[in-house]
Amino acid sequence: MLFSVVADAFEKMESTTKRLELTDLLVNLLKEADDDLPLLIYLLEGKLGPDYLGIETQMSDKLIIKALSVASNISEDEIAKEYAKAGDIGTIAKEIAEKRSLRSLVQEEMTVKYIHDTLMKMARTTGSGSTKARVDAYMDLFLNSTPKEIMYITRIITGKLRIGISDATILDAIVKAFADEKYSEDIENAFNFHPDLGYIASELRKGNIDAILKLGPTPMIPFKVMLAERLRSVEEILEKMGGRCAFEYKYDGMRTETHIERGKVRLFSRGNEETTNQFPDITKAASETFKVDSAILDGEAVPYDPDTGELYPFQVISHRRGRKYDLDKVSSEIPITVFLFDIVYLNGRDLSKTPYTERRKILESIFTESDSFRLAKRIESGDPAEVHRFFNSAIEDGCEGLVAKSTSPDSFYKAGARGWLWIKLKRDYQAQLWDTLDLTVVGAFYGHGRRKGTYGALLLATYNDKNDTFETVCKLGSGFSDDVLFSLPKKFEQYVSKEKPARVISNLEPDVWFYPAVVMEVIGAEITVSPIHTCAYGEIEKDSGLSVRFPRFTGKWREDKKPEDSTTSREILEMYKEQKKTITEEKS
DNA sequence: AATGTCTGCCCC
DNA sequence: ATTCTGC
DNA sequence: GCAGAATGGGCAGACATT
Repeated sequence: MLFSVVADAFEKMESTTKRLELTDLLVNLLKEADDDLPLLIYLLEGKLGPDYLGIETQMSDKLIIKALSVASNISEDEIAKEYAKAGDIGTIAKEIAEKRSLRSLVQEEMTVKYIHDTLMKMARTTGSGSTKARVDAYMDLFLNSTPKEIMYITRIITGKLRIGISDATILDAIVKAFADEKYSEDIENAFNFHPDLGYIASELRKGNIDAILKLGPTPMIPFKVMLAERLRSVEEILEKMGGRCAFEYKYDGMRTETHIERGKVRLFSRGNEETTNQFPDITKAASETFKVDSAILDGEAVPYDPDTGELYPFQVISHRRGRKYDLDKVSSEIPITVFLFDIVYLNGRDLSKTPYTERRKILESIFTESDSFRLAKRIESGDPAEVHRFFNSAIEDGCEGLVAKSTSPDSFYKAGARGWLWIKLKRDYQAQLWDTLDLTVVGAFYGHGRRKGTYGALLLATYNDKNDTFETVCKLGSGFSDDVLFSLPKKFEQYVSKEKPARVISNLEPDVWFYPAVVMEVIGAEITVSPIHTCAYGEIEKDSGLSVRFPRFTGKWREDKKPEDSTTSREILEMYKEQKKTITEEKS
């Protein structure tokens, strides 16, 4: 299949936001594909194969800027500047391609397969010189493509196609193109337990609907985990759940799928990456703990202090995530408990359509708790006061909050779905129960994609009242309505500074500096130790400051406050100490 | 050998 | 992760 | 209410540069 056909379709899709139209265009495109249908689908998803294969181009904005610079003799700085203005690196590639004088002498036919092959080369090259090999591969595509083609190829590489489609729409189109729509729910279920759209599309096109319909939870094949919706209060949750439901601790760690089959164990992350090798301790414990032929378990891996048993904060498990070296050492220093809360498969039996309460009973019956595997703490209740007490104990035990789970007869395990069968509740969802911060804006970063032409994020600072300085504490890019977002450049125009204002202490270099003037209200989940922000620098750890986890704008400009009235660095430091104390005190 | 920069459908 | 918006 | 697309902090690994 020629990529020019694909690029034309993308162009049409980009010009509409109507979902039905988008799907129709996609259906037509899929029908035109030949044997490279699965490759086309991976490219549509912005990847090269199913996630669990872990094939990545290792090429993003910066390296593309470098490649475009090589291709055009324009300096990287200049391209970066253009990129900042345009908000899309694909557009820059297109503009440079339009001006180029040089093209390949012998033109390659730009098929979907050729592009996929070239991107695979990018993904596979490793070691010294691999960065250059990636640039060369990009050059190859650049010199053989039309401007329109290289724009979309570039966006595919960076994983931001920005034409309004993602897995859900692609799957919808696959069904419409190659299957009877009466199977659409079953096919969706199959996809969630076997997340490989390329495979599903090619089987369905072959008419092999049976192969797809029999896909369900399968040991050693990662699935898309079930997700939770959010509500702001216990009362709202109970109402949504029909007055009564189960509540489980929401542990703050890494979601972990444990697959067991005939003594063998494999672990997967929420993103379906294999993590078996990163947790050899857990892998070993699993084969000793579960005396089953086969099982698939869902839980949260949480680090704990080996001396006190106290749960560590999330940042600690990050030291184990992605680890390849020193695993023995780290395993003993940062031991892990997997708090299990679900089972979707046992000894050849699919449990995904078994109600939650029964699944939980089965889970409880198949193992004895140990340091490596425990059950998530849980109650069943319809009494708000009791739930509030349970919520507080979850916080005191170092958890994020609770997950409410429906106990109704249809409370199935809905893989990949963020349905209302599970609902999460965290402290910071209720602003009145949680401290907000008043922070001063000291800079801004240009926006990308739909935020082109305005700022994508602001740089915020606390006030250090001892030194009369402003210390950065986080960036902020969430919580803006479009109206606010697009009025930002005008609002801050009068405060723009050519250089970093003298009183601002920052390791980050925003696109635009502002004199401290505007104060805004921000909410976050907790204070974290930061390697980059300068708030309370060196107070907790050498060479570290403090920052905010999950920061977002509440919508309130504190026009009543001067920058010097902002939350102070000292206050942030106190908040950090306070949140630590809560956890340790309750334990002792 | 140490340091800096970039990347990740990363994890949250 | 959170949030906003078009459908 | 779904689906998509913006955006956050922070970690380890991998490679390039010094």
